[in-house]
Amino acid sequence: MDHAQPSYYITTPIYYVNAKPHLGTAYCTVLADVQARFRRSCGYDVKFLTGMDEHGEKVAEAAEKNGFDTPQAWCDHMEPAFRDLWAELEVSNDDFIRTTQPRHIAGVQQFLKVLLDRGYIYKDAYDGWYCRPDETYFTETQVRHHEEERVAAGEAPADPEHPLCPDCDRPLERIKEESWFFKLSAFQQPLLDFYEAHPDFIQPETRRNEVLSFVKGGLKDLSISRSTFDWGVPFPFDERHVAYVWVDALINYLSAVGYGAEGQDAADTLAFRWPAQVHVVGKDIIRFHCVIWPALLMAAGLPLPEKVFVHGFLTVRNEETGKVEKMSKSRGNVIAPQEVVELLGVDAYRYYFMTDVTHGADSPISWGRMRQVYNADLANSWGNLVSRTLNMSAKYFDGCAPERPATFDEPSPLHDACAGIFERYAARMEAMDYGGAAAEVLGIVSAANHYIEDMAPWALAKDPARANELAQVIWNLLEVIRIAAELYEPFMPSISAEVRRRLSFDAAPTADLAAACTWGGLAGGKPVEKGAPLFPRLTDE
RNA sequence: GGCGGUGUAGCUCAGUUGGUUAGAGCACACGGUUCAUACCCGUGGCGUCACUGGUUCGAAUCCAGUCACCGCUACCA
Repeated sequence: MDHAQPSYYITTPIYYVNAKPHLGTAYCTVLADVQARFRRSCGYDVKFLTGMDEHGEKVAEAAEKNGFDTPQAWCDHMEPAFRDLWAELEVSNDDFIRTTQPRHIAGVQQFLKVLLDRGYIYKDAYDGWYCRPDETYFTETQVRHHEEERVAAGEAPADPEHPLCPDCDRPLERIKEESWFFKLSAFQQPLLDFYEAHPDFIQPETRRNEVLSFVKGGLKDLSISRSTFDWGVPFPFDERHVAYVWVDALINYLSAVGYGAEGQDAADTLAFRWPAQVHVVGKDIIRFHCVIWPALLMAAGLPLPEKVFVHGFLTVRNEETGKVEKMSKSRGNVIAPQEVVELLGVDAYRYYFMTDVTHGADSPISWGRMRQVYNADLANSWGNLVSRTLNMSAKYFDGCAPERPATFDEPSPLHDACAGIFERYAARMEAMDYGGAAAEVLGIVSAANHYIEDMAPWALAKDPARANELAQVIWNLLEVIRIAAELYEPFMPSISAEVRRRLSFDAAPTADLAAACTWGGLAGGKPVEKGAPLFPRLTDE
C-alpha cells in the first residue's frame, strides 16, 4: 500500500455515552477539527477520529433506568445526539468509533492477550473502601482526607473500621474483589525516561509538570478488570471479568486503525497510522492519557503517540457580578451549543471558541464577549472587507474581478503584509495557538481596510486616466481576500467556501496552503458576486 | 496539610536575561471619510502592574511574607 502523503492521525477522547454533548465536549471536538482541517490543507493524509465510550456499570444502570431492554439499545439511542451535533458544527471527522463495535472489542481482546503473553498482567485481590449505596470505591488517601476535614470541622471521629464516605457520609466497608492487575509500577522509570527524551509529549508545560510530579510520587499497579457487572469487553482468557472502562476506552485509538483485525490491509493501515500524531484531551483525563496509556503501549511493545495536547475548561463570566464561574446546572449558568449557534451561526461559533480562548488554560466565555468578537473581527473587519471590495469590483469592472495586472508582483502595502503569512500562521497553528494564528489573518484583513482608506478607489474610479491604478488596487484587495479565506478555512469552512464561490473559485479547500497563500494566485477576470453580508452585525440585546 | 500555578487598563491578554513617560486588540469619547454590514480611517483618556516589606542607582520583572482564586494529591467517566 503506497501513501503519497504523510499520515496525520488526530483524536478526541471518546465521549461517555451517558451525558449528552455539551459546550465543553463540542469545544474539544472543534479544537481537534480545526487542527485536522489545517493539516489537510497542508497536504497531510489526515485521519480524524472521534466516537463514543459505551461500556461500564453506569451505562448499564442508565439503560435500565430509562427503560431500555439492553445497554446497547440505550447507546444506539444516544448516538445521534453526538453525530448530529458534530455534523451541525461542521466537524470533519473521518471515523466515528463506538466501543461496542466488533472491531473495537477485537482490539481490546487482542491487547489483553498481548499483555498477558508479555507478562504485564496478573490476577490478585483488589481491596479498598467501598460505599455500597453509592457503588463507588475510594482510595485510602481520599478517605483519610475526608476524615481529617471532618475532624477539623469539629465532627466526631468515625470508627476506623468503618470510615465515612467522602460523598455521602455513610459508613464505608472494606471490600475484596478478585481482579486482573496491570503492572503499572514497572513503568515508573521508563515513563520518566520517556518524558525526559520527549519534552513536547505533554503540552502545555504546566500539565507536563503535573504529570511528572505525579509519576515521581510513585505508581501502583492498576486494577483493570471488573467482575461485579458484565457490560464491558470480556477478558478473552477469563470470561468472568470485563475490562475496566478506561483500558477499554483508550484502546479505541488503536482499534480504529486496524489493531486487532485480521489481514494485510489492517496491518498496513496500522503501520501507516500508528503512532498517532496527537491526542486532544481535557485536563480531567490527563492521567489516563499521559501515564496509563503510554505505560500500556510500552507493555504491549507499541510505539507511543507523538503528543498529548491538554486543553482547559470553559468557564462562564457572570456578567452581573463579574465573577468567573464553573458551568454547572446548580448555578443555572450552563450554555448549550445550540444557543450559541442560534446567536452567532456555526462559523462564528467556531471562530469565537477557537480564537478567543486560551487552549492550554481555563478560559472565561460570556455572551457579551461573543458579541464583541463577532462584531469587531467578523462583521466589521472580515465581513465588511469582503462586502466593500466585492461591491467595488463588481461596480467598477462590470460585475467581474479585474484581470491580474502585469505589475501585480511589484511592492505594495498588501503584498508586503502577505509576505511570509503562511509561515507565521502555520507556526501558530502547529502550536495550537489558534488565537495567534487568527490574529495573523486579521492583520492582513486590517491592512486591507487601511489600504482602501489610503487609496480611495472611489476617487480613482472618477478619473478614467487612472483606470490601471484602480485595477491594481482592487486586484490587490481581492488577492488578500482570497488568501484570508484560505487561512480562515479551518475555523470557518462554510464562510470560506462562500467567499471562494463569490470570487468564482473552485469551492474545494486547498491541499497546498503554502502555495495557495503565495501572492499572485488570483487570475481575475471572472464574475464576482457581492452577496448578502457574511456576518450581519449584531445589535445590542 | 503537601506540591504547583495564577493575580497587569471596563473585557481578553502581551510584557524577553530588572533599565528611559507600562503595551495590544476590543469597549468608550471626539474628529474625518463614504466603496461598505451606522462600516472604515485618525486622535484621545483610561492602570498606586493583588498587598506589605526588602535587594538595587533603578523592579510589573529578583527575594521574603500576606491575601484571593485555581489545579494535582490515581482506578464513576
